[in-house]
Amino acid sequence: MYQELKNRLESHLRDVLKAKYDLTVDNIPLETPPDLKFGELATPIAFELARKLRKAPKVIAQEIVAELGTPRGFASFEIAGAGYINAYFDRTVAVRLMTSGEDSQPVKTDIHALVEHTSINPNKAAHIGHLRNAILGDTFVRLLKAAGRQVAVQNYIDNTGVQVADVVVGFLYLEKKSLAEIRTLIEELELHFQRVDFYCWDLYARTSQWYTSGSDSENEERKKLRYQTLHEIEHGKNETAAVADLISTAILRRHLETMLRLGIEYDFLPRESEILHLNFWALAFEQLKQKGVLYFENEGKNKGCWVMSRTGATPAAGEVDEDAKVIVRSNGTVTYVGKDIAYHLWKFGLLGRDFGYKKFFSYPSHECWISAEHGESEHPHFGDAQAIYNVIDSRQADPQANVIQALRGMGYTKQADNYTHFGYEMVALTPRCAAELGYEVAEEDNDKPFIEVSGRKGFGVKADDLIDKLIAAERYEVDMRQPSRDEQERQIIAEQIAIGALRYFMLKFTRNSVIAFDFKEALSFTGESGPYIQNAVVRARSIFRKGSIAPEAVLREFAGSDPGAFLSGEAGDEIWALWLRAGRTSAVLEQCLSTSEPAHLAKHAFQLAQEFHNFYHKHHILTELDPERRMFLLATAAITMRELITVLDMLGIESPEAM
RNA sequence: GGGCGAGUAGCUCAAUCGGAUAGAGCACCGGCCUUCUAAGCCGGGGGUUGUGGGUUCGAUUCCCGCCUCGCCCA
Repeated sequence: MYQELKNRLESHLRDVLKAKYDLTVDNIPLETPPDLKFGELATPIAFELARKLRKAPKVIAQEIVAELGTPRGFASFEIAGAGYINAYFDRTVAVRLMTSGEDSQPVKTDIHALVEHTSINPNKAAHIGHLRNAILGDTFVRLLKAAGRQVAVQNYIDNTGVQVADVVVGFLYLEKKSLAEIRTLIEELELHFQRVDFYCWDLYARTSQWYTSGSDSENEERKKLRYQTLHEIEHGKNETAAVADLISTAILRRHLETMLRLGIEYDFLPRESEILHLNFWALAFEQLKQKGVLYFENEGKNKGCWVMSRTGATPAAGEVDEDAKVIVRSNGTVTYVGKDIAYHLWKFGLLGRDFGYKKFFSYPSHECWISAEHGESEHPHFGDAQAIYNVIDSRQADPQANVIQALRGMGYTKQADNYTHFGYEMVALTPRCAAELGYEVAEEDNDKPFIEVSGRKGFGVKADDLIDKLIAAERYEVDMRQPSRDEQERQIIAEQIAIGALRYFMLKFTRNSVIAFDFKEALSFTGESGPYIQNAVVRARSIFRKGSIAPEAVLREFAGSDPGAFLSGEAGDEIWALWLRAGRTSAVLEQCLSTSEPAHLAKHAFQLAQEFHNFYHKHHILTELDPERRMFLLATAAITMRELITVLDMLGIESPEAM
């Protein structure tokens, strides 16, 4: 509703400015006034035009208002302060827009977006940092879908990297296990409901330590073993690679299970092994050379390397760009950025080669596919995206920028423009939290606000541990509050609320804020939290349940009445503010998409819940004697509930029946 | 050394493209359950937006210097 009236006013203002002053203003500022007494929308446009028209802002505002008339949906316009133009909605029309539902349908577009998120190295358990990534990514997918986009969800798997190599070294040389023994171990762990990724969490930390814990000569040997292992894995078709594949695949499955607990699903899992073995790089290399993005450096410190200028300009002959980015090292190996360029050419359908595809994991509603050298003959096709979003932490900003620059350099301007590095800051632990977990906190770290999580050191909160803990804590609450419900029901409710708490916790911070993780805050079910919002829905549900009336029926009946009288005056203003908030959802969604920031919607959900709690407390609906007023209050609850459920759904949070 | 990000209430965070009186939660203090779920509501104290300048009708927001912290690169 809000977005629609805003659009309407914007185009109307544009027409008026054109007719009155012959001015074409492409960006007309429209904002929400700080108080309802200033209306529902306001524009400071008169201030901006003052200099250009050489008139006082107030005079301009008066002239504009005189021309505005009353377009549909608006009651009046007023001038306030030194020249603000305040717009007042026709509240009855606005309410009609909402109850008829005509403004809540997204327009289906053909834009094919690709979101890549999670991308955990398959060598250890997922931790809270990975949770932030996956929750941000999954939520953004839901937002895109809510806005009518076609979205494919990818989870890139680096199954041939040094991190996987380290666990393989651990199995082969620390634990001295054979391929068959490792296979047996994994089967046994599964049989006893033990988590293989947890097992590897410890082994990985142990191995990392092992590299530096021997004598100098021992350490050198161990490092050699490490790189030998890495090369064997990269090369493939040998026992070491088979071990790596076995372990990484088992851990990958665990990651998918963990994420599924949070309602997070994927469509495709492209793996580094296929990017290597299908030789994506060779095709990319040819293109890069041909288009002059890469050049061979004959001088300076990068002598013998294929490099790419960071500025996008190739240096003049004889000049050496020392700051250039190395893409192919002088020994012929390709850097990470190089491989990433190839992969991104594929994403946009510009590589000229495709993965093979195999089924890997089944969800109730669809299959998740994985890359393969020789896939199944029948398969869906991924890639060919028009817009991509890479959910990757901010530390990777540089390499991401390099890939974008390479695309731009190759002339793929449109693709570069639609390449979004969806960056976010890390999740760290407060020193107190680290101490609670039993880690020794170094003296110098104790005064810091947070300490970075490190998989290498085995320092962090594992995702499944946190989820287990949240569910257990919530289960205790539900057992207390809902003793009459059966065991299974209580468990479902506890899970819905625990997941709601976790997802909201990860979404309420803006992306560039470091989350200093604390159990006390994450386990909080009050205040600005998921459960607070869920509770608003539950309270609304109970009204309809006790009143034995369906919200849809209320809205149907309400459509025939005139709510005008209930929306005016001081008391009316308060309830109108709730309607107005409920009507803002699509506007907030739009804002989230244009800024790639889901936190706005999380905030919106909280504010809407807050106003509803207030409303709920103030108006006792079922005992209202005036039937028309009762109907109006019920409709208010119905609309708020509908919007809350919709918004929570976009955030991936379920709305329980009771709690 | 270069680049990016951040610094807002005791703590954790918001603040739309530069807009009207800088807002929430937590913590603390005091009230409200016989009435639709108290995981809630109401009230209270809390601020020189790191710092010094600049730009202008207007700056938490933009520009420059400085301080502090984090990350990335060499």
